[in-house]
Amino acid sequence: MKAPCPFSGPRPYHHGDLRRALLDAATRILDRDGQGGLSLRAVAREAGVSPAAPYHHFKDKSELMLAIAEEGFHQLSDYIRHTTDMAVPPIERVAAIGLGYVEFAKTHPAVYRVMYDCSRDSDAMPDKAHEAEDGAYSLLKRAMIDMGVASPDQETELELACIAAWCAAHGLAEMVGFRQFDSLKAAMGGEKAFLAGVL
Amino acid sequence: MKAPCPFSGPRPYHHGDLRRALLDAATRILDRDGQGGLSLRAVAREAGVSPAAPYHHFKDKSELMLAIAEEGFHQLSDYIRHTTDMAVPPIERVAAIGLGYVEFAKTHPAVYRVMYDCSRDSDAMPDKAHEAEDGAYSLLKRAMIDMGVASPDQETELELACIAAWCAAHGLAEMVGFRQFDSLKAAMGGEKAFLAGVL
DNA sequence: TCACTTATCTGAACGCTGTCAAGATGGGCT
DNA sequence: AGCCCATCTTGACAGCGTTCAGATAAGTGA
Repeated sequence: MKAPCPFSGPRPYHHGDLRRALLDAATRILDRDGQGGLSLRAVAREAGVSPAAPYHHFKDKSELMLAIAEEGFHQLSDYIRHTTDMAVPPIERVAAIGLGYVEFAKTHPAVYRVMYDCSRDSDAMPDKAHEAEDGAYSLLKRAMIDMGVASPDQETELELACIAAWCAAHGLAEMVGFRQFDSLKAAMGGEKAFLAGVL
Repeated sequence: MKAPCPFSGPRPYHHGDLRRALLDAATRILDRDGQGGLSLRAVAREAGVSPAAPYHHFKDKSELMLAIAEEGFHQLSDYIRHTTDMAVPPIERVAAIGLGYVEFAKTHPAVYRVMYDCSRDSDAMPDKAHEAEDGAYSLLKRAMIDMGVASPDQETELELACIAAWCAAHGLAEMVGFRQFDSLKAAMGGEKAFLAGVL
């Protein structure tokens, strides 16, 4: 038998918690090699198990993706919370949310991409993933209410404002890495100024 | 020998214009089966040639994608031009551009996705594809100038306004199909009102 | 007209992928 | 102890991108 994991004695279980290990391996691969490097076999390889092992924890490759997306949305919420905690005035808070959003997408572009590949057909998304998505969204909604764009009973207008902001943030998040903007960023003296200008 | 194409006698050339046929087959597959159904082999199958035939017209699968993206950007320009021709006042024209943009993305979602998968690393994009992309962008820029958001010599401010608009349009274009918005659309009495509200 | 060159297309092969069925392994319960 | 069942491995299948040797036919110069 091959040595199990370099740290510690024999694995406590068959593997311990392979599901967790697979998710970690997947995000590691996404951050390192991008979306193109993410295959079920590669994930299994990275976790040190056989290519068929993941099928005892995920029905599909798509179910792995869904799980990654769910964790991604939770992490996105953390990013947003982290950048908004200290900015108390609601007007600045909305901008800070956008900044946190973009910051996350820039730090984990491949994970972000997986998240939205999953959101695209929300029918396939399990409730847990939807909740994770809603968690991040509700942060924006709360800030919007505090900002006074619409009172909570003007449901439609409020929702519209949130969606407009969310779409803008998503578009910027996807495009912030484009080389097409490099010269403009340089002219403005850095990406930070660029982002502030767009938002 | 198998019958070549149902219409007309024997193929004039080895195939006639396989490059054209492959691009048509690819967009047909994208519109029919989505991005997941697009494989080089499927394209070759759809065009009625062997799996290796495309390699005499495209170095790579990615080069096929690039060619599709290039045509997509041209088609996007047409969509924008088509929806803006009659709306003369600049303020309405900018909104009309956004509407045409979203309209295109909604009609050909998979093609749109390929376009932005290519834009993502613009280093790999050949000049022709960049020109096609710029063509659509310049339509927006012109409308922005006419609208008076910035004079042509305020290069930085103008560019920022254009990019902000482009990002918002991109975000909306990607998310307009989300089921998450279905209830809101229904509450507003249709997608048209929804789009007008967001823009 | 005929040979020669060149572009185009086919067939078979490589390693990779997602997925599945059958068998091995070993922890937890009676 | 003995059994059960979740877990993991092995081996297989079709489909993918890609390459390469060979077939085919259009264009070219004599």
